[in-house]
Amino acid sequence: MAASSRSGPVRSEAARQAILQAAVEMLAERGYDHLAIEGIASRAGVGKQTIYRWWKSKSAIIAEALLEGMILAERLEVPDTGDVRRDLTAWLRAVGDVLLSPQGESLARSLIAAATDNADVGQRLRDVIAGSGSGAVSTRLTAALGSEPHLPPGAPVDDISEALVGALLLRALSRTPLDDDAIAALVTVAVGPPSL
Amino acid sequence: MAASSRSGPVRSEAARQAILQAAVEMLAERGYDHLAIEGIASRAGVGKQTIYRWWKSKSAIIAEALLEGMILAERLEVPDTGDVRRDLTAWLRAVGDVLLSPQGESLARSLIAAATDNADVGQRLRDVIAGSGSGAVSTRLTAALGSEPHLPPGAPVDDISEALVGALLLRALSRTPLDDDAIAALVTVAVGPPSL
Amino acid sequence: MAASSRSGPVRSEAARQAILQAAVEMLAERGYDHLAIEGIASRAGVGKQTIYRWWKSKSAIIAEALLEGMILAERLEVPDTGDVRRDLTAWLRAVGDVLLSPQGESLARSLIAAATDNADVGQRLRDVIAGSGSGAVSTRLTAALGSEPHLPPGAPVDDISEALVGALLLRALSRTPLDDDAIAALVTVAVGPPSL
Amino acid sequence: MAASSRSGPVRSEAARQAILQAAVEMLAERGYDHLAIEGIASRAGVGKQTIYRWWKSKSAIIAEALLEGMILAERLEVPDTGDVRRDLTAWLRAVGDVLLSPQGESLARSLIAAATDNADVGQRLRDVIAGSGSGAVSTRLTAALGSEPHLPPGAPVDDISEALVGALLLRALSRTPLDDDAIAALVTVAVGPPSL
DNA sequence: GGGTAACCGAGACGGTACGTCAAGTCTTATT
DNA sequence: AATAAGACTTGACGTACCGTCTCGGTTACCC
Repeated sequence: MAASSRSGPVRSEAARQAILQAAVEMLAERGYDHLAIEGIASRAGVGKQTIYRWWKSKSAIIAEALLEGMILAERLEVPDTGDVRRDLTAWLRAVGDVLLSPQGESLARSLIAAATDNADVGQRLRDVIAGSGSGAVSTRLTAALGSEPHLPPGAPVDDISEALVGALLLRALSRTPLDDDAIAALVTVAVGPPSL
Repeated sequence: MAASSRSGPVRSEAARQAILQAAVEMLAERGYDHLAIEGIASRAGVGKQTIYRWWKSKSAIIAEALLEGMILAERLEVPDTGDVRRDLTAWLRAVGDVLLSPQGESLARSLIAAATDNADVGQRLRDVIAGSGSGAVSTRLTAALGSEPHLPPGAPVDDISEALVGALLLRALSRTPLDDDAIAALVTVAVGPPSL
Repeated sequence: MAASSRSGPVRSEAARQAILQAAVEMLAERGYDHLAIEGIASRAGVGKQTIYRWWKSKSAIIAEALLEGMILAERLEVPDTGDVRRDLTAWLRAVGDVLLSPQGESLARSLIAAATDNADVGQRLRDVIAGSGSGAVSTRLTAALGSEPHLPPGAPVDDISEALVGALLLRALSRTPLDDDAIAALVTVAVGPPSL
Repeated sequence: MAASSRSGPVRSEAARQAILQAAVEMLAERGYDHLAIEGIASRAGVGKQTIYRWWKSKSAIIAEALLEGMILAERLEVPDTGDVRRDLTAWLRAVGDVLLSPQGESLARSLIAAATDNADVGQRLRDVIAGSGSGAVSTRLTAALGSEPHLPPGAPVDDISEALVGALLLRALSRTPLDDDAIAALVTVAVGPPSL
């Protein structure tokens, strides 16, 4: 049975982990450009060839790290207190604060830069934040369908999430801080104006 | 008066134009990374020092070209037929089509990458598209205030525009094409559900 | 008795032959540098370790191939018509022609390069050509002792051969072709000026 | 007049010297293979590109150093006491001693290796030693024409020199030391047997 | 109208990183 | 135990650009 196949040593999991780890650390420290394959290799204690054997580019490494949850793991979950409006506000506040910090801003732009030359990174970035996992905006909005006049059953929650996240992205790119007015406005865009 | 002083020749406008021109062309041809100062200099028939004398980085060149209207000049104007819903739909369709073409997609990502390491580019990108000039989304929405139930006077048109443009950016990054359903959904996000 | 012992398969003669064969072919095709152990292994259908187990370096492989007569096998035999002068002339002519051809020249330099980092190759090169086998210069000169005034019994035939071969070597290194004058001169060096 | 030509900075003589110097030192220390362009660059305090800009290969650097007299400068001059036989013997003795020392042997083989992949090195090696400058074998033999029965006017001194030097090369390649018998034999090859 | 200062093109320089090749060692499964 | 396969670290290759720095030549203003 088992078609079997080849002999020889098997891919080293230790090397793989060390590479992802080193990449994530250096991404945070120095930003996406200035992130060098040689640097990752040397920090991970690994030969360059081992990186090139398994990944096509540095953006592919970032994509995999993202997939493994080594970046943006959990900080960005949307809370669920039953009150969508308040939850969205709190989440936007949290995200806005992260974007205000130098590291947060830098990380955000690094991820965007990575997405720029790797479709997977863009895809995953969108999935992780706007997507459908627990804690994602889309999920939270789905739960709130029907509870607000502007959010009737059938409302396009995915697209609303996308618009919300897109707005944050644009803020990050233009270095415009997210103040309370902007947050209120975005909540309005998502779920309609506050009742009275 | 003329506090000035200084002798010597004045900045060569011809060189400046040649540099911007070369940068714009090569940006379109080869993408933001792979855009090299040396390449721009040689294509423009200019010494490297002439570039470094006047710009701090290649992203600054792109920023200036953007400001001069040498990129994204006019294609992206929002029409005004009196019917916001129809106008937005048409505009999103047009933008979506641009993003579908290889050059359009590449240019979009190149600009995002440029924005990634230059605040001005991000700022101008936001202004040009979402901003307040004639043909910008925000302007069109302002004109429509009051004409739709979801767009009462005082609605946060700037933030709505931002969300719309952000959604497009996110699509560009994740290489998700903009189909008719998505367009309809985005219009709903912006100006509310179609009346019956 | 049969001290022996040891289980497991024994050195594979097939592998050994395949390796030597592959090495000789690739030496001729691509030259000594550009001759890679990995290339030999893959052409021979053999694991790298099998090569490293039995040889210390690629020059050792060449040395062994040389010993096996897989290189320079026979082309370079000195004829024996009874007339040393004529025989030497013919042989030098033949060698000179080989050195003129691209493959011949390349092979010669490859062997010199191999000799450069392996004493055995140097030794064998000297033995094979200048040495004492049948067809070697030294042997031919020994047979001619006494037949020429400059070649009395007791003449240092080994050293004369060495000088002759060395001259060829120097020609190969300096890419100086061996013309008829040079051949005549070398014959004079070896066996004295033509009578008359 | 003077057609002139281009502007711009001029080749740095300091860099050129540093590179040749570093190359010569490392050649002596580590041998021709193991001589790395990167090593030369770093020892010379120079960018790699500066080397590649002016030389095609490491053997070309060695060729130039040889031409500049930075290698084999003077040690190998043939003395001239009036007695060819004695002079050649002394010179062969000196060369033989150099070849016996580890550095000398290694240097000799390094030069041969360099000649192996660069025609100029081979050419210059031949010229410097066998050639026609003062102190060269050929020159010495020319001076001795007529003074020995085996060295009549018109004897092919260039070819004799070549044979002598070639014999030394062959000794170097095969790691055969040059003993007194061999020296005597070579002198015999060159100028005939000792008179009684 | 001679000085002098800033411009311009060209491009050499010391560097960093790229992506590739091969070396020699080690590991696995197979024979 | 020897093999074919091939992953591993290391180190060098030759190339592309970086940003800085000369060069020689050319304006334009200022005495």
